Amino acid sequence: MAERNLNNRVYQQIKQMMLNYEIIPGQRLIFSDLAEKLGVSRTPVNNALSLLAKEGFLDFTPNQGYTVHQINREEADSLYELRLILELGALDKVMVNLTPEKLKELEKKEKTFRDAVAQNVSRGRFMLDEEFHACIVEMTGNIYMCEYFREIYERIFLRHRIGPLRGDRQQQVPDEHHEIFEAIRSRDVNRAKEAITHHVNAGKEYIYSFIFD
Amino acid sequence: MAERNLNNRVYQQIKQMMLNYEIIPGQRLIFSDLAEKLGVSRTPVNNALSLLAKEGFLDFTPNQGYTVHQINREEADSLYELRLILELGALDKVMVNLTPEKLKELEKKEKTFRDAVAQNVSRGRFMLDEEFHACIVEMTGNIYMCEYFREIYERIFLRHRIGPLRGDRQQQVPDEHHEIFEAIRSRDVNRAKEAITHHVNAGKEYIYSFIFD
DNA sequence: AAGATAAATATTACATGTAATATTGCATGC
DNA sequence: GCATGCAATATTACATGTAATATTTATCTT
Repeated sequence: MAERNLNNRVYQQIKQMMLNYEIIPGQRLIFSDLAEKLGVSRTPVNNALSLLAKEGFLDFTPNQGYTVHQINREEADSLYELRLILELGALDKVMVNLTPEKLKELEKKEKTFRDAVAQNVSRGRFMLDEEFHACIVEMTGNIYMCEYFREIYERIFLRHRIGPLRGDRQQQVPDEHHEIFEAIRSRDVNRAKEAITHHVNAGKEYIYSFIFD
Repeated sequence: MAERNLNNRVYQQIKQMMLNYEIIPGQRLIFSDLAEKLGVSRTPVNNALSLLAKEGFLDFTPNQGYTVHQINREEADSLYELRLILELGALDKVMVNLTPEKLKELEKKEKTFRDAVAQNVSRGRFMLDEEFHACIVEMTGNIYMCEYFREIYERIFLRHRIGPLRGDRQQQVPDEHHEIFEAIRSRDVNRAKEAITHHVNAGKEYIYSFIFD
């Protein structure tokens, strides 16, 4: 993706390292180490780090460099709140713009996610969940809304270890997705809003039980 | 603001140049020219440009550099839509978190803006309008929401020439602000949502009449 | 031994050189 | 006159050197 320039490549690589837990929250990032590891000079590394900091994935202190941002409960709450506002706000327009093609696409994403859960995928599942929800937001036709949604989603989830869904959630999450899909298909805004609110909050409680408690 | 490092200073300076119409939409930005003009090397300039591009103020094409982004109607629509979703979404929580101090602060911002309009301020008025609305969003206590709100607001308004308010709007805009303030003060969510929706849409129509028609 | 101070080291901050790439202008052929 | 190719120029992309700053380590004082 975007192999044309190193800035972008390095940016993606560092993000990938976060996904793979090669670099973890709290850890300090040293330009020269990263540059050497990635086989590039310090310039593109510095540039990529500065973008990642702007997006909130890294913390930056002048003359001290970058550390991987450690999320706390207050921040997670805020980001979840923001995510919900965007996703609910999107729904009104989604219903208006609904086409059979878009619906088909959403259905496909729902299925792909369900399969991943069945196969006990962990990190990949999170990516597919992002795709499912981003697909809903994308149905507004508002690409900026979708961009911001993705960024916020990743700010929440790129920060902690993802394991396979445990216990009841393994069944519940795909079911909740299906309920959201059905609500959208039947153009029932209130039902969809309720379904999404329930889904997001349930997911939040589930995650919090691992992260903060 | 943030004089500690050049990246940040240059970033602010370039934004300021956009505010002052020293650089205008469509214009290509040359590293070396900017570096010379600002009396720094190309490194911090490049870095600042890359951040501004990430925020959507500039367009970037690899090996061709940066141009000042030119907003079109579709994009403006999307950003306005997004802005409204955030601001309306914020209101529910604003009502819960309302304190006399916060209210006092909002009242003050309302007044400051009104005075600026009376004095026919143009660009400064836009900054004060941002402060008024950001103040509302800030009342949620969700700093991330506020950050995103400001970014989106600026993406809309940093892009076109701002003149003094003309005709009826000179009276209307402060009045609409007051109506919003009153609705919040009386904790009437629906009234506040209606007032903000009306205000944002009226402002949008007003702006569009200069920009796109 | 604890704290302060200073030297040594590590790291970032910025500038600049050079290679890669794109753009422009000019000449040439049709 | 118009298109095409090539040279000249401009500009970005990346690497690297050096200065400024922070951090660590060692030394000294009490």
